[in-house]
Amino acid sequence: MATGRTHRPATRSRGIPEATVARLPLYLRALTALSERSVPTVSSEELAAAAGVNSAKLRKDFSYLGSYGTRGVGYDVEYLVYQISRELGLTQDWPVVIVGIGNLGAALANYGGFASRGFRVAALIDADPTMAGKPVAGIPVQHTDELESIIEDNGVSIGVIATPAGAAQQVCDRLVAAGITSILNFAPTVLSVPDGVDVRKVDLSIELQILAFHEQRKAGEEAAAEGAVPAAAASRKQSSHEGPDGDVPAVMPA
Amino acid sequence: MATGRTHRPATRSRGIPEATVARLPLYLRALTALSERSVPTVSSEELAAAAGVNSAKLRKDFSYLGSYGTRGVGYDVEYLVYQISRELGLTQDWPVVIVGIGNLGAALANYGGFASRGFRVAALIDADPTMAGKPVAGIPVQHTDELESIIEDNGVSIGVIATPAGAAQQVCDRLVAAGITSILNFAPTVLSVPDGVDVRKVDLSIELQILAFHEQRKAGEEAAAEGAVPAAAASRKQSSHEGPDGDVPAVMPA
DNA sequence: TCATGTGAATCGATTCACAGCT
DNA sequence: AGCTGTGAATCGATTCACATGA
Repeated sequence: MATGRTHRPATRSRGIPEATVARLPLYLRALTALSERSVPTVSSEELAAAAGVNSAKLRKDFSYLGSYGTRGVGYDVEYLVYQISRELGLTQDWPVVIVGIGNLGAALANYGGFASRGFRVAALIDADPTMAGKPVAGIPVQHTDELESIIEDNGVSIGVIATPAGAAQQVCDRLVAAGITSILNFAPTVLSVPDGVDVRKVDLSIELQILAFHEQRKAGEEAAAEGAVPAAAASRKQSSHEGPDGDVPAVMPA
Repeated sequence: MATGRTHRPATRSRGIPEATVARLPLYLRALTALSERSVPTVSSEELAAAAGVNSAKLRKDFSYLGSYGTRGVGYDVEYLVYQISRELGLTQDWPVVIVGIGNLGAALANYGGFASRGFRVAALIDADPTMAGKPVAGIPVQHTDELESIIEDNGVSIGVIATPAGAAQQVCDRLVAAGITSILNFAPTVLSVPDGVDVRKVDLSIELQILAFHEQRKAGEEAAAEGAVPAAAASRKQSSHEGPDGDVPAVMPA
């Protein structure tokens, strides 16, 4: 990721590994569910199962936060909810702006789990002047011209980009210039940002392509496992399309 | 391997690291852009910059696919587009079903970059009977009852879950039972699936929480860096809310 | 001469396995 | 007796640095 990995004084005692940080929200979600069912304590084994990881990893992850468990017993659910929330910075609330109120932007604005956990949609911004004032998810859309003042006035530090690819870098530059230091990018573009600005991307198309890779590999293995039977290789999977080589590259390798 | 491929030492397909697979779509996107501008060749340095990675990593990644470059020159753009497309399984088309046509599901159905690269929305499925027949993105929504027959009839192997969290596992189970072996999950739930089924998740809330973690850390460091100046620590960032400890856990550690 | 391709070194994350505490 | 917390071992991914070949 384009995380500004520059001059960090290193050896910060708050040296929580990135992989661990990425799992904390998962633990938090599982713990919140337990909390709602008034479960008082949970073992690493149970919680790990609920979060979909293995227990050794979970214990190691928690060990970076401190010793919050009780040997022989497990973890106190409420206490852990609080500690993880605090570690993630969810005990304060984070105003967020969404830029690009098309289908996706509107869906994000309507997404409930948003506001629930420390995040608040401070503004919706779109370049289309005919959208200005129109409410989406109960929030009036504002024009891009207002971007800088909105961010300044609301002390926004997290921005969500849901524009078309072509506009993303430009929007990103304006967000950064206006003081945004964390960006969640839904546009299929590589954003370049100065050091100190974090970017995370969510890319449907990339996810599908990764799935397709594995899917293809499964199909190949299945065919290979079919062994002696040469024809009738397809059980159910692909039905359309001819062979995988309908089309040959124009240029051959050197 | 079913591919009637020409040369190629083969047996390599097995060894592509997951981290490399996850970057191939990124390279492909950058290469496609170059291809559209009729750029004939590109160096690892240039392509890496376009994809937002460093060149050593890119070369290593490509080395898993084979030796597709020319020393002293670089990579042939068209040829590489083809090789990566084939490696990712994008030379065939993949029918996809989207289950859960709410705001998000509809946005996904409308997402263009979908169809462009080897994926085709074969069906939209929703549990709400009043939606049945209503077209979204030009495709009529079908009722969940039809799920199994849709998947079977269209040879679908990739499913997208965009339902509320509560319905996700149930939908997942039905998809898997019907023959789906790859799932892209947008619901904030840990799905459990049998071996052989791939799940990837996209979770807005998790991404925001990860950003909040880093954002909080930046704010802390900034305050620390402010050093001697004790008050007036905030430059512009947070403006609302008091300190991070407004609220204390009900339960103390053991 | 130049950029690829790749062993070797490094770094980070996961897993193992058990000591230490309740 | 049982579960956490953590060193040590392992595994995978990244980076380095240079030999290789166009």
